[in-house]
Amino acid sequence: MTLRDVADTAGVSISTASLVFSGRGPVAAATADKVRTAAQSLGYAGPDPLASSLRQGRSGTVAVIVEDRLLHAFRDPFALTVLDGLAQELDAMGQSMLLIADPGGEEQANPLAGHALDAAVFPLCGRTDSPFVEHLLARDIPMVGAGSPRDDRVSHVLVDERGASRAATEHLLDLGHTRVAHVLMPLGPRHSTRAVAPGDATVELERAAYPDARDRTLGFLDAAPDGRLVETAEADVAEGERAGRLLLDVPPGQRPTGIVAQSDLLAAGVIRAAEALRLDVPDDVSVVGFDGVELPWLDHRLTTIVQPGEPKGRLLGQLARDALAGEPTRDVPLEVTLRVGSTTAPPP
Amino acid sequence: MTLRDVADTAGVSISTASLVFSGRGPVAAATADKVRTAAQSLGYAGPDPLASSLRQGRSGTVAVIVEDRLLHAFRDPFALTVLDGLAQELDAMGQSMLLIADPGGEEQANPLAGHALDAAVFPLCGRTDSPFVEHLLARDIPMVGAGSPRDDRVSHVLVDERGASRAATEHLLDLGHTRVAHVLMPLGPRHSTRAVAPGDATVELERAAYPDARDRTLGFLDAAPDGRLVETAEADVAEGERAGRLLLDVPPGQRPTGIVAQSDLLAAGVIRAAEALRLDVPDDVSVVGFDGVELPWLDHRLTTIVQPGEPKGRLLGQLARDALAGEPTRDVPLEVTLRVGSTTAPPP
DNA sequence: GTGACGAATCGAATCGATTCGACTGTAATC
DNA sequence: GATTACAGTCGAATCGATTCGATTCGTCAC
Repeated sequence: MTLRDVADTAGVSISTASLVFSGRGPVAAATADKVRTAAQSLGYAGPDPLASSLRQGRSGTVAVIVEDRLLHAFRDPFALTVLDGLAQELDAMGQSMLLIADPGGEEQANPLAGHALDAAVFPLCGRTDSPFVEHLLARDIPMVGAGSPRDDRVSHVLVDERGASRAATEHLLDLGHTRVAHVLMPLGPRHSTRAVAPGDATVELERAAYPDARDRTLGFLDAAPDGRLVETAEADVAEGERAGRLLLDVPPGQRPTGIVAQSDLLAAGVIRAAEALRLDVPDDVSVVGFDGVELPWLDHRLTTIVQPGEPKGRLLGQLARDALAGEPTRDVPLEVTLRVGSTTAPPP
Repeated sequence: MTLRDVADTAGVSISTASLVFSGRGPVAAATADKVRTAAQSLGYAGPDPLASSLRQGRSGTVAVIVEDRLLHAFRDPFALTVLDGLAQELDAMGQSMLLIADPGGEEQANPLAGHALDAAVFPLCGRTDSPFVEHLLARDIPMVGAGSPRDDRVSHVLVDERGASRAATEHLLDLGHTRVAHVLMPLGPRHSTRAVAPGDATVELERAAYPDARDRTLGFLDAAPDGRLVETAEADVAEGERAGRLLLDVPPGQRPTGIVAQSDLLAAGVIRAAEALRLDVPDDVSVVGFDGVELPWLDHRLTTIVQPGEPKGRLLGQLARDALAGEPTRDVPLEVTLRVGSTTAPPP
């Protein structure tokens, strides 16, 4: 079933039939009808997308690259919100998302190599370097990211992670807290949830693979150079709770009175840990999150850095659009704001 | 930058160069090296996927079709688990996922038309009919689903929704409950969370667009024909809580002592509603869920129907593989089991 | 009556690979 | 020494469209 068959049946040339389907050239109404009728009777479902794409040089596909397995990448509601905004924008430009999960292993075949792509988006802040970047550059496919991978030829939507994290921390200090701690998202793959010794912080941060976790930590340390750090194995509730226990299940005198978490999910875990230890939030411990996601199951209005996820996704989509239009690489900022909720209060 | 350029630079024919990249034919080691060196020096990133796909008739792409926006579709951890299993299986067969969200509106262009696809998967149970089915059939693209869309030419992974729901309900009856209620996932689009009048149930179920919600309701009614029904607007915690209030915020004599929810997220919402009303779970109210997902923030071990999500996704992938291999359409069952946790007990 | 113009249509080139069959030269077999 | 076998290479056909430039034909203006 090809355009040729349709054209033959309709008694017109292939070129004319093509014009009917693409709606581009001038075609007499009667001719167009003949072609459509022929297509109908043959059960022709329209021009082959492959052939069409090959000729036109556009595939209508944008790769959306996430690290790790989808299961982990999308467990965070914030990631989903970004993805949703991106989907809306791509949809509006007639592009679809090819979901590529990069499990990190180097040995296997490049899953991008076999796919025709118009652009590639790294919607979540993953590793600073990606094995895909070089390949995409060689194929001259424009790239868009949210802070990583770091490269001049990648457009970015940038959040002042460091400043926001500093602001979150200063909020606690302004309330009078003096013993504050920080719960980190993973700085790189293959860690377990554990306290970071004060002396090791500098080295660990230099080695960090995930720039957002690093920058938020730097922001915390800007405001609270002596604050304690706990790095988690994964930015989810369970690990947040584990980190919370590590910090809070100690004699009251050593216990931090304020905790800044690098994500709302982690903050929720910290709150759970506190409550399991019969500590009141915010009277005994103040907790700050990051992202500003909706957690309907959380019995608190979290004090957090609100990062608008859907707009972020949309900005990523718009950068992709611009890149497709041939515009040069550029970065756009995304504003985030501190929202004071009911999980922070002056120290006991 | 085409294969021709590489071949010219290497001083071989295009066909030989092609053999080097595909690794198919016999090529002398020296020749292969020449070609690879030429490719390297020219910055050639490998054969154009479009041209390659056109010739081979395979695109390496499987459409993954979800209804509604991604944001909603993937909010449920169960959906993510299925997607994860599917991704693993597709990955192993060298296929990537093209994510297509079908917002339901009929007016806009078919987002599938422009894409080369080897197969299409409907991993979540959506509407019984999909506007995409006809198109995919015309293009002769094999389809795989998880209960919908209903069509002989779609392979399915099938769960005995009705039997499982009946079993969940019977568990409550066996414990001695006599006043039981059911919290439904949406039966179709565009509803709001509301009680379904007993007389309307039959009609509503006949009109149901989502077969899994319908079948689970039928299973509940099999065991408890007089049970009360509340249909939610969306299967999430917030709507589950709303439904819970509708059922529980009444005089004690009318209050159900056991509630079967059609998903764990809804069950969690019901539990929240109960606890907000100062009712104890399970001493005052027993709650049963469906899916068996991990909810680390829930302070209960939910009694639920455990539906293995990752295997389900893998089965979907395997059906897709079989369909790609030319095997005929077929259905495979997925076993689910009742897991008794700490949210059910005899009635007060 | 002639020239210009625009609408409608078509033929042929093109997109960039894969692959079949043909051809060459060398090694193994009888 | 003739025959077979096979590794290695290449030319040409093919996948199924889009699109450029040419052609035809009818209409309108002068």
